[in-house]
Amino acid sequence: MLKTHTCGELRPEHAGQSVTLAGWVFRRRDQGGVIFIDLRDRWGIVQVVVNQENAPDAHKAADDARSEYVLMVKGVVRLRPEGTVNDELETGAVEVGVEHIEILNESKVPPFYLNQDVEIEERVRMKYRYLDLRRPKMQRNMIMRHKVVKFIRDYLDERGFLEIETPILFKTTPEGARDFLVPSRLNPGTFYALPQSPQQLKQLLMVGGYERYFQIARCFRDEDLRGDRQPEFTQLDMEMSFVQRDDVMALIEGLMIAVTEQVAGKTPKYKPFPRITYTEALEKYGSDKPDLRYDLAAVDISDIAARSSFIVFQQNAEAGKPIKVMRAPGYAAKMSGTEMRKVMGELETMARGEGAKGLAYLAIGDTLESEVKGPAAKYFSVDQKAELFERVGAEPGDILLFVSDVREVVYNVVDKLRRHLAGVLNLADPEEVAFGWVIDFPMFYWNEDEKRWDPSQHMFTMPLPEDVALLDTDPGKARGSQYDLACNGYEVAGGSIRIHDRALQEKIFPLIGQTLEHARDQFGHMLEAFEYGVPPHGGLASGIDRLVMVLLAEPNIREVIAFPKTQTGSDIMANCPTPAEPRQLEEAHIRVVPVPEK
RNA sequence: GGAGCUGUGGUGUAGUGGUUAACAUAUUGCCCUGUCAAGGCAAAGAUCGCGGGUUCGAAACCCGUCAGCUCCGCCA
Repeated sequence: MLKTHTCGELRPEHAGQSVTLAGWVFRRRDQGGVIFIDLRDRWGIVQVVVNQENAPDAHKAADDARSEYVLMVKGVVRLRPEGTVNDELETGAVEVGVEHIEILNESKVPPFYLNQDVEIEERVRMKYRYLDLRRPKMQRNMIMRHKVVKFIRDYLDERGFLEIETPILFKTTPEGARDFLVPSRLNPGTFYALPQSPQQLKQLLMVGGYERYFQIARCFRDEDLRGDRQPEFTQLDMEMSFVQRDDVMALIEGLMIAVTEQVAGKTPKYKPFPRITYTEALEKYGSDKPDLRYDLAAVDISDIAARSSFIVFQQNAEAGKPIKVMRAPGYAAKMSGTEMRKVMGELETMARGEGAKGLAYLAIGDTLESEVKGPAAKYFSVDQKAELFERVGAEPGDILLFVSDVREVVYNVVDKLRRHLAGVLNLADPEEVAFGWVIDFPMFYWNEDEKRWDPSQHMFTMPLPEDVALLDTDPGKARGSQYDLACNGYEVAGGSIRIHDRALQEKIFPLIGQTLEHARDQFGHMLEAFEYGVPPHGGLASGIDRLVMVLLAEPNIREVIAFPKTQTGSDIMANCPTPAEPRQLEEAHIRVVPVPEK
């Protein structure tokens, strides 16, 4: 080893020891006769001091050194002189008095600051990702990610789970996301698909008798990217036999609490995790993955609004369109009348963007009885206002926002306004972590384009026992055994109890527009396997990238992935994807069709 | 497929029709033996993403295009 100690570990108890360090020049302070270098490695930063009189050769090397030079430093650890202790550094009580410096490698001037917390344009960071990764924040993120994964492995191992690898080259699935395809050279004209998740394989492992399986699995989906979505990502994939819904939920809840507390050093806002139904989530928060760090729930006031003198509300109530109120606590008190009109105009634009026709509001003054302003105020009688305020828990200084339309639009507007208001009212503490289960999802949602039901999770999800009969009579009402885990407005996990009965499975296919023959074609191996003694089983998958992102309060999934893709799915460091060589195409039996001109 | 935002020395920003394109920082040189975002002095560094147009004149206005980001569609 070229180092005896790490830069980050030196403490007063090391004083007097001769050490050899190796790392990068983080900062250099040249005082003439004495040069200070903050030397950085993965474990931290320590100050090394070079004195011209004591170590002339080392001083010459320190004089030549520049930012990001790689140095090997020999010297003696000593307590810093009184008054020069640096409380900002973990190693700030000590320094290394240098006897020898060897420049292991020089560095060009880095294209951006590694030693300052300045926002750098994303494409520059990505082009020089290997430098970006040197920044302390990125190293912290990668270390946290490692610890989370390690903790999960140990936790599940201790509970009897086996980590089993499943193929990356597998079969295309017509369901769900678009597949990445891989041509088979040995079988001209045929293709593997990269797994969207090991869903089928883990179920087959249950058939295989493993009972408790997990995998830190890479998954691939050829869909457009988002701030929380990359085309390749990592899942904790797990499956258990002989379990019911609560067993899986309890295991994962225990795991998530332990990870949050023992790895991330935070405490979940709610223990145990609250459970809300899918319907309740949408009615209150407009989302099936609500941010539970703050309340801001929408309240249905259709009955009151129907009695108001506002024609639109009367008509909507008549047509069965809900009228909901969102209470922005204290928002009116923060603004002048002019500001309010401007801000409400912006909110209305936001609501229109989600399909609403408008956004009525009402601002409450210093008391609930006085100074009620805003366009919606005049439509409600004094008694109706009192009833309204009581219903939504209004307080002086609040603004009440009225949303009314078909349910889907109301949900979208509520979700959008919630997230926005939480931001402007500072309701979402970035350091807080609020998990919550969402359960009782519908089995299917209606696909109007294809005129069929689509599975809301996947086709192997078991209906709730009491809803099995609904498959024949009213499939849209049937609820599945699905459970999703939401955290801070992100979906961080989802799973279900699976169908283990072939007859029930075969009932699902026609509902989702698949003929039995087609199903046999695509899932014959599954159906066949299901004839050989399948244990009741269920499991869950959790997006590791997203989970780590939330635990670190990072706003973007790229911050927790070493080499992520840009929004157009490219890697601007390595410059890919690129066209294939003609020879490669020939071997793969692929012909490229030029993109047609517009 | 669509909408929006952004693109100015290495980096971060200012500059809304006429400027020597400004500032900070980084960089280079010199000075400096207790600094820690060290300091002082000096220097170098930008055809304002690219192409076209409007104009006497464009970093700025218009059109197109490319890239990055955010969002909708898409995706659990």
